[in-house]
Amino acid sequence: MASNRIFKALADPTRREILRLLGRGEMSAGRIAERFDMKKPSMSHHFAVLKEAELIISRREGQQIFYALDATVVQEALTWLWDVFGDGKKGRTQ
Amino acid sequence: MASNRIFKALADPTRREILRLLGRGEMSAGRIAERFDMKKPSMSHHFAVLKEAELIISRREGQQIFYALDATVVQEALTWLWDVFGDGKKGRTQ
DNA sequence: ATGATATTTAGACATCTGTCTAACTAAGCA
DNA sequence: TGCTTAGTTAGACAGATGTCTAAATATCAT
Repeated sequence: MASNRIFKALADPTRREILRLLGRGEMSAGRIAERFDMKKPSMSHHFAVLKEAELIISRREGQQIFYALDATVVQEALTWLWDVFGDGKKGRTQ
Repeated sequence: MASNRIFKALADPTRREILRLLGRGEMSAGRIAERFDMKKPSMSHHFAVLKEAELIISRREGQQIFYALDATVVQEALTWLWDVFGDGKKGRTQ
């Protein structure tokens, strides 16, 4: 049951927001962390969970580590989920 | 942030399986419970979580309580999620 | 009313999860 | 080498979650 990790990963609002940000392109751990009112280690934990679920990938460039969505399908998934279950919104496209 | 309950609800494999079963039509609490290796009160707890998330509705008929998906959108959601993240499967339709 | 069946509610308990601080690794630069 | 910046790892801890047993509620049949 490989998908359980994915659903568990999606269960946290911080992680969903991270994925949403990454939907606009890769971003360094630091840049992502800036957006949240949370210490770096906590953010690191969330990155690890998302990586474990294979929702994101990472690459190091010098001192920075860049994160990006693992596949296009995730982008679609999130867009869709956002539309249907979307935090705040209530629109049902299609 | 109303959608958080939905994602939390979807985070448990037992609850996802319940939703999948209900995708085939309404079913009594007992009939559903039969399918799981779990005590009735535990199942009841899962029903409550799904109901709280507005993913299912219930109606009493005599001694039995029938559960059903709350809306078609859930059926679509689950079918889609099953296809993409599906337990076991790896297919990507569309 | 009594008993049987279907299901939930209450409460206990172990495990999982998200956050923190402190310490560590890795890279760049004086 | 030593200092700084970027990020992770380790470990602690409070609160959430999933399961159980025991007891309660609701309905039906005798």
